[in-house]
Amino acid sequence: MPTAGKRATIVEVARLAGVSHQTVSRYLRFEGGLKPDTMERVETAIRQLDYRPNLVARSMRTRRTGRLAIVIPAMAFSPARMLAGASAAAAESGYMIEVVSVGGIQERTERLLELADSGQVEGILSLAPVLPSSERRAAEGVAVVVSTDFDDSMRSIGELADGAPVAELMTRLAEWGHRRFYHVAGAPEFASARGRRQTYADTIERLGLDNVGVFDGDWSGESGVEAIRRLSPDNLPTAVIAANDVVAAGVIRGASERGLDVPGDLSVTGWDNQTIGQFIQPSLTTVDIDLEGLGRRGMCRLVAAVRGEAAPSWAAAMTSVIWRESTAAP
Amino acid sequence: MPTAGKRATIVEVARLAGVSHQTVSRYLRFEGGLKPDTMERVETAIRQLDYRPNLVARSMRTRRTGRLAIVIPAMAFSPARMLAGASAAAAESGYMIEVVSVGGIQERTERLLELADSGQVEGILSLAPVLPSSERRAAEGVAVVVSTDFDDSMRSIGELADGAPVAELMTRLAEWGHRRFYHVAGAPEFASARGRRQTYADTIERLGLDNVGVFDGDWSGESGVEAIRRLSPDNLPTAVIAANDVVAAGVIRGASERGLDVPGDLSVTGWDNQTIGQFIQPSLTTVDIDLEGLGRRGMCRLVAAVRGEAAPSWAAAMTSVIWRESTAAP
DNA sequence: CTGAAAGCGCTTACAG
DNA sequence: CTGAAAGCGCTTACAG
Repeated sequence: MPTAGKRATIVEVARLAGVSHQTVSRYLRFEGGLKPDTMERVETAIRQLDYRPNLVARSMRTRRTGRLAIVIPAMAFSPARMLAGASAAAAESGYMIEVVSVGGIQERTERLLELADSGQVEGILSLAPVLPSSERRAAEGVAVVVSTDFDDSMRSIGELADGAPVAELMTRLAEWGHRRFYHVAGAPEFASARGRRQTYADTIERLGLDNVGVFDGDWSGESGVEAIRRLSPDNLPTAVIAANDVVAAGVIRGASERGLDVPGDLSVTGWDNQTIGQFIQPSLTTVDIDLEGLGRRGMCRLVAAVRGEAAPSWAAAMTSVIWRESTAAP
Repeated sequence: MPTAGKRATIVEVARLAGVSHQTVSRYLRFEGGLKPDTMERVETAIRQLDYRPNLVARSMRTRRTGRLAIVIPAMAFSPARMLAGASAAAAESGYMIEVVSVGGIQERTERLLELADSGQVEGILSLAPVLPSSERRAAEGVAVVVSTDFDDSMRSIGELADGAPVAELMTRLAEWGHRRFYHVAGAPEFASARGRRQTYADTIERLGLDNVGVFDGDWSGESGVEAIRRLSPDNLPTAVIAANDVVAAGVIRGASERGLDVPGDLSVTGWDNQTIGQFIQPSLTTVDIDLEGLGRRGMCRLVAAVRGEAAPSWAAAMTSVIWRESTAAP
């Protein structure tokens, strides 16, 4: 009953119009070259029966589905903005997208192969890594593009894990006269956390700055608060590089517990550019990530692959620093 | 080439195993009752050819696809959390979901009907309204559930637009001794903004409080700042009900511009329970919305409809007030 | 326990 | 300009 459906088929349309189902098919595919009279009879029949083609049957014959899949891991990291970008790019190229969320690289790889062979999609964009065994398949039928921006748990890797903006933040702060830095790191399982931490260390070295320490945080606001509590009173930094905006908010809270003013006594930087960060006090200096652009970029690569075109390339950076009130000269 | 694919079919598996394709089909559907020897031959052949069933062909025959669609409007409101809930509920019931994002009620309705008739899905959950004309179809083949929680642009309506938590906030504040209230409303196109505004007015009336005014905001942090700037110095409120967390952050910023302490001089409440709100200073009293639960609820209704079961019902409220530092006795 | 036949709703050559 | 035939890869009765 739920799957019954007495939809009219091409044959019934043909019968009503007094033509062969052939002709109806031709009409549907807009092949042209139909006698105006035939055309009209078919049109009328279609309207009368409220006919709509069965896309499954069509797909079976044409081996084309007009759909692309995006495989993402179980939503650790909210992929909404990336999906928005990918979805827009797909639509512009005439494709619908389908989102499949699977946790675990093993399961994800299996699901991807299954999907690839199912004949249900023409291409697959995976925002998380899959096992190398799946690559072997890529050439066979459907195009598969695997993003190098996220690891198995949707943690940033590759360009996104690049800590470069940390160097940009620290360089500017050093130019303003900051010498004593402190870093509240994100959870170490994350390549992005490691990247920022590494860049922090490198930049300390390169610019000859003082490293007050690195706090082993976990992306939480609590870790930001705690990081400041742990600081010895006779060894305070003047600038804190926090792993993200929430941590930065925690750092500012911790600073105020200790009577430290931000940015008077302490400059604090975040990461993610959350909307609210612009209004909290002090407003947060942060790093913006172009997630929509990321989704769009992956999708454009996929569409190119499906069509057998050359992979497009991008010049634009995906991150940019936004300076606000939480940073100032010491 | 991209859509070629030389995947083995059931027939080739049968040939290699020395059985009829029938038997292979039976094996695949786990019908049982196969001779161990036959079973093993089929198994080997499948492994050898790396056979995987063509789901399009299967769907065509069975008229079942094992997929459910979620139709959402172009992403005004990030539906990630709802999708996570819906996706989890679907997976628990053995369905895959597919997300289709379409803006505009007219286009969305058309796409929904198309999808319904395409034979590509067994059910459709629309998180945004569709034209009544589509209801006529619901009974025919695929189940269609239309959420009553959002309007055409993914704005909250129904239970979600209910301003009840505003009454809860105001009642408690009044118990604490607050008398002079101010409301920074969200954009009036939103039923939720209107609901909160209405409840604000009703509660002022019911509890006999003083209404300092209602500022026509637009959900932005800027509108929160501006709302406080506009206040006459000899008519200041002691409590501000802001339309959401970002607005509340703006209100607090505006208050501090005028030398008002929160919560010392002014209590401020938000809405949405953004993570960062717990760490900013003062931490934000807010209203939490169970978006995952909302997605789950819709999906459970859909699955029940697909299976011809009775629609489940829920008792739990979707919103709850969280008290934090931004509110205190006057 | 297994096979031969028919058909799901379309499109793709091939005739005429 | 239009139709008769075949087939996409599977499953569903029906035999045996």
